[in-house]
Amino acid sequence: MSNLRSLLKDKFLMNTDIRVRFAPSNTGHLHIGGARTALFNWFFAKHHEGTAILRVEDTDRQRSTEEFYDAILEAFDWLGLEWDEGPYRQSQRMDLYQEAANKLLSSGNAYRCTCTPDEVNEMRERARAEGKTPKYDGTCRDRYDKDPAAPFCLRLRVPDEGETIFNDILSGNISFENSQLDDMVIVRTDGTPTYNFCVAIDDIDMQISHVIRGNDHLSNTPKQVLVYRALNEPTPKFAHISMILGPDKKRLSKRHGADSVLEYKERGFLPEALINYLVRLGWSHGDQEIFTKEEIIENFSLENLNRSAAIFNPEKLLWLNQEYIKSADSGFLVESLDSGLKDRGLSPDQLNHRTRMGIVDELRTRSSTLVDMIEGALFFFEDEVEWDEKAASKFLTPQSSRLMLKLRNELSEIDTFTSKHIKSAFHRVMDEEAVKLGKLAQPVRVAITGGTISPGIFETLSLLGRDRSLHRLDAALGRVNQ
RNA sequence: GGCCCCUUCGUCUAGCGGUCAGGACACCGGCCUCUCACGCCGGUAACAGGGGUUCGAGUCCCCUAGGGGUCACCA
Repeated sequence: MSNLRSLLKDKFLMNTDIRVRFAPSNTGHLHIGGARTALFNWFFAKHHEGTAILRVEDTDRQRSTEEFYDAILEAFDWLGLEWDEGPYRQSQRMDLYQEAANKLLSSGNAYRCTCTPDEVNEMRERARAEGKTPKYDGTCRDRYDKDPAAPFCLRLRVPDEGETIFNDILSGNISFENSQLDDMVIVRTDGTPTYNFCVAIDDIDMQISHVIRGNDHLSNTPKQVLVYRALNEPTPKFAHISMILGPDKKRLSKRHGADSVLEYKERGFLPEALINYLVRLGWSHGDQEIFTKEEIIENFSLENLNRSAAIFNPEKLLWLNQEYIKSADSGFLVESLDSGLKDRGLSPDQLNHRTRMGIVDELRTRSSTLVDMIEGALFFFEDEVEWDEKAASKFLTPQSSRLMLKLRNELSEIDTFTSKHIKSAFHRVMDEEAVKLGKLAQPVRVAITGGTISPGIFETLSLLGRDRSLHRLDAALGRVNQ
């Protein structure tokens, strides 16, 4: 390929390729707000057949940890989001920032500042006291008497007047008075680059076409735009999406119980449900509530994003999760059940795979989460049921024990223990004793499950199997006769 | 406080000048029913307020109020 052609191709790619990045810092887990931002980036890229990039901003040496780095990747792995590029790490790109800083220094867009943090704070205090915007006053801008031996940081020279305007896809033109901005530090005294600087440099270097991020970054944007301008680089398109708020309309935090993505995994949510819920917070496609990943990719667009903040609603997430559980593959549910049982020290193999398929199929309409499902299935796998006292004293009575004994004998006669045959057995007892099903079913339910809640009694008995059913009935009868 | 963003049922939202303001979650009834669910049917509930523009504003403009965000040698 000739130089000219490769140049043209680069030009072409630069203008038409959609390249987005999600840039978390590894100072904490991937929380659901971050996940939603990641999702919007990812779906936008996929919709346009562009490139989704993961870039970890790990320049905070105090708070960044490898544990969080791994946890973030694990969260994406669980969500099933694969990144086309990355993870890049800012900590490994220091040369790039250094080079850019030198460029700005030699072009005069940046300068050395020897003011100490204390002095700068004083300036801010003073300005605040005078009712002005607290900012660095530019003391070192054009100073020639700086002590060459004094430690220094690098600041960006920001115009005193005029305004910095950029276009936001969601909000239109947004302008900031330059007088509101100060000469921000781009390289610290210790030589490390700062956030707003790295972001701009990376976005330039990675040829990011669209910056999609939370609108808590809106006021950072002019600072970054100024870096672009100083470097004579075209700015990407911006889309500042609304944030997720807690029920008290405050910024989502640990207090709201809605934190890390992996925690949702632990609580028994399906990644598809979480994705669906998060994407629908701020984005919609007509009246549709449930979307496959493919449907989101097909229909996603930034134009359909809502500008206002959304309040996180756990109930709706729960509903969606159940919807996904209701239509989940039985094999998958059995796997979840099995691992949940093992975690609780129970052996899934007590009942064969076919039976476990039956169990999850009975439980899927009764479970908002996989944890609910597992807990609802425990009685099938425990050796002895522990009767709930309240339920037992109400239903395991001498009156009901007579019925249960009859039923026990009927059940022991059945050769294939299917729900159909079990049902017949129940009816024989009901007819003989002239009682309604409820009179018999509820005591039996307590006897074999320990409580008053379970799938249909015929199905439950059938799934439990004859031997174990009879054993539990006997145990319950024993209790009554004590 | 300065600056910036936002404002349709309790919540998520549809609406892109003319709609009985639609859907979903939640809630409340009813049906189904062996418990719990599921399912089905029905119901309550919103354009923050005030000015304009227009024959006509949830939709366009302005003001007010409220909410949020942000003001570091953190990210």
